[in-house]
Amino acid sequence: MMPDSIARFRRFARAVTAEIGALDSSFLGRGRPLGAARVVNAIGAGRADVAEIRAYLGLDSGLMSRLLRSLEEEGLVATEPHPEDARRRVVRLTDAGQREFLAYEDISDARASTLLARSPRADALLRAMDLVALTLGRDRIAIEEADPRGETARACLEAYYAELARRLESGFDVKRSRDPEARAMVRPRGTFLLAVADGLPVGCVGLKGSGGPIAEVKRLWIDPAARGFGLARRLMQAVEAVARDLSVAVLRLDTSSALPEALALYRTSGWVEVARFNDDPYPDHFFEKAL
Amino acid sequence: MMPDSIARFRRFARAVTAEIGALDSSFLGRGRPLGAARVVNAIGAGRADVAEIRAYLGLDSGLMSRLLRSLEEEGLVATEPHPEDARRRVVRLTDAGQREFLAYEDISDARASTLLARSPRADALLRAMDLVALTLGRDRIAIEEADPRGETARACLEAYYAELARRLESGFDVKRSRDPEARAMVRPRGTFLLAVADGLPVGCVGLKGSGGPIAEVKRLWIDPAARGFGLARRLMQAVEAVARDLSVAVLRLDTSSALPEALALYRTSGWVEVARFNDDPYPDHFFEKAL
DNA sequence: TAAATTGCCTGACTAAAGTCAGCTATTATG
DNA sequence: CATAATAGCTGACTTTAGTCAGGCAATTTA
Repeated sequence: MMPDSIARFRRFARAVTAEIGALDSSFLGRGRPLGAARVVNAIGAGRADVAEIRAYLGLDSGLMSRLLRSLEEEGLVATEPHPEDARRRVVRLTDAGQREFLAYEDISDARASTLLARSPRADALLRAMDLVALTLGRDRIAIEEADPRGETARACLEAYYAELARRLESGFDVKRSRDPEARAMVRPRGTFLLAVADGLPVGCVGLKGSGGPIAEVKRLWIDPAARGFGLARRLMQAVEAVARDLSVAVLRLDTSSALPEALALYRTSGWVEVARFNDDPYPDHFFEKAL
Repeated sequence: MMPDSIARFRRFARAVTAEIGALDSSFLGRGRPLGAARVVNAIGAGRADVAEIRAYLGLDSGLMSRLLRSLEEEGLVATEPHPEDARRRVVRLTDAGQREFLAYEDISDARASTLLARSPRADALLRAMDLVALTLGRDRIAIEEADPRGETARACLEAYYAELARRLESGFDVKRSRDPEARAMVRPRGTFLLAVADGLPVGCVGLKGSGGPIAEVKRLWIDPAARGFGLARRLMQAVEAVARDLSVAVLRLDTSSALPEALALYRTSGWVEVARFNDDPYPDHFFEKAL
């Protein structure tokens, strides 16, 4: 490791602590101690189980309980027993609580946007932040099914097309390629999977089926900031699992020698190179895998 | 601004808060509250004035005083009156305090190196961290004089040469260029200035003098992660101030059209393009400025 | 040189965070 | 079905952080 890499890391930690500490204290100023504000935000972020919130915030059970009581007194949250296990409790925000949560969100958003506006190269800064955030949070990246026509999926596909255009010598035009009909990538014929980090998409893959025994893997893409974590392999494993679930017997895919990482991945995960099986102008390598 | 840029910023803040919060709490576990540990670290980092530490840590005067008393009782610090103003006090670490400080340093270093080791592309991660740290800490970048033969200066010069080699079509070989003798960049003949962010160099510029009325500006370089903050302009202003101080009447410099940012800077800050004044093979533009 | 200011200290206080033992209700287990 | 385990709650407590008024000694200013 470079001799000053630890110094550089620690400079980063210092710079960020100052800024992020301020970000934390911006949760104050609404007449509520930090602990209570953090609970409101955890619930607003979708955490409902008391134990889950406690684990997330690292709180003692007694302290947690007291914070919830004080938020209840304020009329911000309501708790009720868990429907399946009456020992556990679920918390939700009341309307007033929701408003308070949104006020906190506004504070955070405003802070973020001020800091970004100060940056001379906000795009480069964001890419750098993505890389840091994804590296630190790589274990929290989840794979989930999504509608390929949805907004999130379309953003991934746009990024995929843009990258192909950059990397293929001939450029890339979706219309000239065999653009899979979106319905072929929706159950029961196929699927579309997203890799999601903290609510933002960082990768995707499609399974284009016809209802028959052969299906095709399409649109494998990983955000540059999320490369190197084995995410492509995870997506491929997930898409193969769905294919098996849909009783697909043989998977196919086409790819290009302009994408050497993809070629290497297929070759080391059970895919066999076969003869060209379509007349799409872009691919020059074709693979098959029996399930 | 892109619609999801705020979401990306906040994902970064979340990821980093979790990690950095842990970094902070790693200051615990040595039987001492966080406040006291932070004071030990501030002193270990070279802060000696009580008021300075107080300002840095944002502490109330009463609290600060109490923290110092408790550290004195532990035998970690010793305070004495300031030699020039007996109202002020200076603090230093005792031997035991120094040991304790180093123990904290070891904890932080170990943490940094664990996180870096987990990263598949530590170099890219560090560059990203540099960019974030420098953007957040841009107001703390200081310009200071240094010996061009020192380790830090040499690291900057190496980076400068490497960048020239990348950007000049013909490549770059220091030996073929008029490598200024280091002594010509030391007072009283010249100077060498470093831009320093949190102890790490992020830019440099040299003033090569002969003792006569003409001196030359050389080796202007800015770390890619620190570009866009107007640092080059600050360095040039600083080097001009030193030149005036050394009674230089006319400044000269040569540069290359492969460095358009540099050309633009000189053209917008009072430099006048003149005819070639040396036979160095690399430069193709020559400037002069009367002081 | 008297008055104001500065830098740090002390005592008395509050708020917030965190700990711990014991309680109740519910669910799982032999 | 008795017992153990689990989830959350309550009361009593400690620690840490932070605030504020006043005090003292040194220094600056009028």
